Amino acid sequence: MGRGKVELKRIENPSSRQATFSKRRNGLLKKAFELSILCDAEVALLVFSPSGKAFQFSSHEMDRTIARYKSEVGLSQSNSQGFRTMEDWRTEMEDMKRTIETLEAKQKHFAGEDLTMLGMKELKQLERQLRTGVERVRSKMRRILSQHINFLKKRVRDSIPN
Amino acid sequence: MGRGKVELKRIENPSSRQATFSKRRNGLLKKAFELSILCDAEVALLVFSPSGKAFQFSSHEMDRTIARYKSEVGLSQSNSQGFRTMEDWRTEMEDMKRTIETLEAKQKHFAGEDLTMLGMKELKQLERQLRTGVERVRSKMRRILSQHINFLKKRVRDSIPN
DNA sequence: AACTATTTATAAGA
DNA sequence: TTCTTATAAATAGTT
Repeated sequence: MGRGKVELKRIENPSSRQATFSKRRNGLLKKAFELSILCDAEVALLVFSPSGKAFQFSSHEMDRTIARYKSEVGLSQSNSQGFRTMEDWRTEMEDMKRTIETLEAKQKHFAGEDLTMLGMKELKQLERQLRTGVERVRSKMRRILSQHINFLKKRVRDSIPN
Repeated sequence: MGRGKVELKRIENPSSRQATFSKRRNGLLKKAFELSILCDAEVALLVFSPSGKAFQFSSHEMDRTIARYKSEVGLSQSNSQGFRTMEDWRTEMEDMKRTIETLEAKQKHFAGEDLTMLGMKELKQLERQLRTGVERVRSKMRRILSQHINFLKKRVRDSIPN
């Protein structure tokens, strides 16, 4: 519904993700409201933006609808396992942060950015890796192209009666 | 969105109310799903038809989202300052995991691995990026080399008395 | 359940 | 965020 078709996957660009979130969130809330009115249905909708902001709609008392859902599902659900200390979380988070930093640095190196800290040895290694990458990508492209060509040849052959 | 415009009020005819409910319920569930994917949002939707039948969608565990809502509502004052809930930690961790996955995938692509899922368009873009990277790395190497050479030249000049 | 004429939602751009 | 506009989607009325 817009200038272009959009594929169903996380929008990577943060600002267009935010813009889309804002528009679609409004659309969804509106439609939830309309459904409840038009069809006399009980509707509850909770939305949390990636940044943690909360939005909601409920045709009746939210708690009532939630309670209705819970009774519907059954009153199961116990939170047994998995005790982790805050310290465990902190440690894991920091590990991940370091991982991300390392990966981002490598990424930049592959893009030829931030090369200041690299010596000749590392640069040579990097160049080799990049050349290998280029070769593999080209090889993949050639394979795809030849598949297309073979497909076309077959069509041509098939279209010519013996 | 149809042959005619409808005014926003309860549809009196029971069979068209049921038909509309069925169509719009599906549309609403679909849009809730799309919002959660496209914008990486946490969404929970509960719908009860007038006849009492239940429908639901939740991007995460329904109970988790409901708990998040309740904590949001219940602790709105103490939380608005700077308190981080376990939920916030979990969310942040998940974001980081996704980031790492994305970065690792890119890394592989730069190395020419895991190209299976890429189309010709992406491959061409990747090749361009790699070529740019190679060029920049080479340029950096040339710069370092010429510095070395200049340094050596200077030593030679300085070692020759006037 | 299908079929379309229309209405809506919304992607992209400013 | 808001407005605009071209297009993609949803869906009302009908079969």
